[in-house]
Amino acid sequence: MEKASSSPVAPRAKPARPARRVHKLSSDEIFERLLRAIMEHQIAPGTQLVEARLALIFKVSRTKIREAIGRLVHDCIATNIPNRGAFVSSPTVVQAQEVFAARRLIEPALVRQVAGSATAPQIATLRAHLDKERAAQQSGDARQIVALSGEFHFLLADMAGNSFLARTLRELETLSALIIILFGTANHQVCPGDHPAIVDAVEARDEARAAELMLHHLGHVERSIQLQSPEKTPGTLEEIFS
Amino acid sequence: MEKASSSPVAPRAKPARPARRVHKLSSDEIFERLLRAIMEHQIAPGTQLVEARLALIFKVSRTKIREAIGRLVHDCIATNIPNRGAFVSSPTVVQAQEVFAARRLIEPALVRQVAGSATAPQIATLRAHLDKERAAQQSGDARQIVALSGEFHFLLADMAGNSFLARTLRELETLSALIIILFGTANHQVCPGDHPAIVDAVEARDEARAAELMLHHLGHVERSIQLQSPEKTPGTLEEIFS
DNA sequence: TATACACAAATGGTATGCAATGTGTCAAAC
DNA sequence: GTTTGACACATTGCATACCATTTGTGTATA
Repeated sequence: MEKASSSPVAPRAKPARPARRVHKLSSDEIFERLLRAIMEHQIAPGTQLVEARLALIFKVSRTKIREAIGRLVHDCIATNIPNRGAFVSSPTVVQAQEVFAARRLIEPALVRQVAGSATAPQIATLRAHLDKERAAQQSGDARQIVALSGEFHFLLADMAGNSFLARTLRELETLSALIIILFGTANHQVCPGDHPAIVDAVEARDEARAAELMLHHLGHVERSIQLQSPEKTPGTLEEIFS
Repeated sequence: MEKASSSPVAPRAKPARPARRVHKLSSDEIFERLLRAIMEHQIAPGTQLVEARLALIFKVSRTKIREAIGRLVHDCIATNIPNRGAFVSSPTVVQAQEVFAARRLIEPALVRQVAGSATAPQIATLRAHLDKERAAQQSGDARQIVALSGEFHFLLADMAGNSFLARTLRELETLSALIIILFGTANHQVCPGDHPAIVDAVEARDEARAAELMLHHLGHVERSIQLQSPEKTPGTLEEIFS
């Protein structure tokens, strides 16, 4: 697969050992990487996902990049403008409300399920995660805080044993990350005690309480961003003139 | 089939004269067609989706077909076996249970929402749909019955005003179609009165009752197929011999 | 007759090339 | 100075060509 023959080949630099385990990322992995970058607030809404550039970055051909981007578009995480390119979505206020409505519906049910079925190792996993969250909050690494905060919800979804809901939730989670960037308030210090309380309820097998806490938690998060929504919306031009 | 091109602007920008014959189906449309075919039980689980063949059928290149298939795979409606091809999924019993668990969670909430917000035209739409269902049941067209039955649920999801949940539901709906083929019982005569009762509750603005009825309805459907699940499962060969 | 090997056909996987389209810039005219 | 038009550039859309892998078949040999 020697093809990039344009660079002057250093005789002994690399080719000595093919141990270079490049493994040629699959489009699936690229999709995951992009998703993760969005979750971690490394990619802002509106960013154009230029195929050629990404192809270069990941050292694959455009084909695979297109596949990955296609999936993002399919999940509404990116938006395609014909002949222009794909851009990371900038959810509207209405969409943001829909996302949170969906989360309020799904997540309490999931956490209730987990509270009823969690095994000791699973609870240990959750506790370990809380430790990481606490450490990140103390170190003040905003990016890390955001990423871990999202991961907590995804962790719970994974434990509920419904792969379809877990997948949907991850999509909603990613969109939430974009919404938070757009509308608001670094959630750095938004209800820092909520996650531990939820884990406590799970460990106590208190299904009702776990669900209740999750619902409240989502309410907190949503309210903390809702405030700024009406003004900050530029409003699509189509809506303004009609 | 002329799907609204998602752009709210330029309402009359229609191609005045489609001099071209067929408008070259987009990968999106092909995806929809495949989905619809599965919904209508025209494609059985396990069917291989041969790219070249579909490319010929739809008169496009393999590229677009691959895109459409990729989306099906992403939604778990098809399964990819590397270097072998994509096959329409054959959900396992566990997956079937997950699908119905998800539906039991989402659909009652959606119909509750609809009951609270439905407009007169929307109710008229639902009534018209019920008429179609009744007609199909009297004519005994099994395929039509199945398709309309699924469409009813999707119609409701659409009216609930949450596009994300609606999309998830459509995915679940499609999987349900596969599950019904696999595990059983043509639902021809499964609770023929459930849908009208739900619409009645919606029209009466009785949110609680609408949700309750939907939950029961899903219970009916699931129970009618769950019975036969253990025997009828072809079961992956790996599970049988182990 | 049965088994193993090899070859051929079918199919998916990947890359690349070209056409279509949209955007930005720069120059010229008013 | 502002506006308009044209051209060049950037980027996607699509198709096709080529490569890799798997499967089925036929033949030769024990």
